[in-house]
Amino acid sequence: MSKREQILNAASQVIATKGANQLTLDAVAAEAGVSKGGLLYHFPNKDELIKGLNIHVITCFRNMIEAELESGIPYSQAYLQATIKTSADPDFLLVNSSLIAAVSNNSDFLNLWAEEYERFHQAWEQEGLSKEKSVVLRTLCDGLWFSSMFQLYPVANVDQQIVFDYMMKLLREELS
Amino acid sequence: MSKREQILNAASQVIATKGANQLTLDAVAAEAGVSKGGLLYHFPNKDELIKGLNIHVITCFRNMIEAELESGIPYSQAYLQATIKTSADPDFLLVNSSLIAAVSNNSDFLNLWAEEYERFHQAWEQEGLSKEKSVVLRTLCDGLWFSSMFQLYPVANVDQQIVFDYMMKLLREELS
DNA sequence: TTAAATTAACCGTCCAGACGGTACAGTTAG
DNA sequence: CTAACTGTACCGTCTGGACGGTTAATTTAA
Repeated sequence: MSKREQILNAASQVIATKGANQLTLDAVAAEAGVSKGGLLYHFPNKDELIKGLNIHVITCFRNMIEAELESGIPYSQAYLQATIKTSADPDFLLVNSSLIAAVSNNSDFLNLWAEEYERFHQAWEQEGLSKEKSVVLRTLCDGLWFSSMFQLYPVANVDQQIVFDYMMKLLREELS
Repeated sequence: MSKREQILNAASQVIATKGANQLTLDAVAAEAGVSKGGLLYHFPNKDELIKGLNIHVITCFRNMIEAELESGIPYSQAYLQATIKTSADPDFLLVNSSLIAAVSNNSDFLNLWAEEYERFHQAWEQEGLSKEKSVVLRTLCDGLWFSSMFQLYPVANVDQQIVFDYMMKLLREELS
């Protein structure tokens, strides 16, 4: 793992354990085992660090979808698979913390996600699903993310499986 | 509106417009038209302010559900109605910002929500819905909140209606 | 009845510490 | 020689919060 990646992981670790408001350059450098100077060598300022974190996570998610597509399944199913995999412990740490950092700092970081969502949307549209099904499916995916982010109830893992099965059922109905 | 409420609204306004990391006592006091001392009279420290914001919002949501129940509809439907109403512009501002403040500061604030969710759960269970339906419905509600929070795609309002209709359809199927 | 005491609600200033960021002189590995 | 760092020292600003007023209403005491 490159130092750069170590730093990004450290940043999300700090957010996850201490909260986004404790995301300081010193804390990230310490967590990553890097000096402050070294941190600032890779990310010239804090905003660039958060931006880098978001871009990294978005890229990971996109790659995950593309990896799923390799097996020849339709896009919508690949998206569901990637969502399930992502929202499962503990990989979700990165998504979680990058979104939190983005929304906490209220800069243009959420736009990065919005642009990616736009691409997701276009791919969904070409799938031939009914409007209702596609909106419901995407809202369910969002709901899984929400539940992974805030963890407001503990039995999430079992429930996630139920939701996933339901989504697959919806997909099969439609595509057959 | 009491000064206390003014302050809470100001806090969520600051979070919504400037981001959670700009939630400073000075900014809230200025937004509320109160001096810093006056703010600290009502909330002895910043944590108490955030806690107060979350309790306020949770109470509002609970009251909204209870208001819906007055008309004799079942609990699950009241919950859906309250969710739709809450996630519609611009009332969601309060929910949104209180959750963001809670997760940014990573203190025990999310526990307040978790406790409330626990109560929601118990009410859902007594509804006689199948496990699958109730999990799907609740995940859809979470998804609506997620989409209202992050607003990653713009056409949310139309889609929300579709999701709501779908949820009502699910409910009718089951309860009939 | 009225003066004094108390209290609630709020103002405005000040300060220690935290934080982002700079500067720069070394060090290590390839 | 260069890229990728380390380490230290430092600066200016921001921020939480302590603190000492102030004002007006209310209560108490004589």
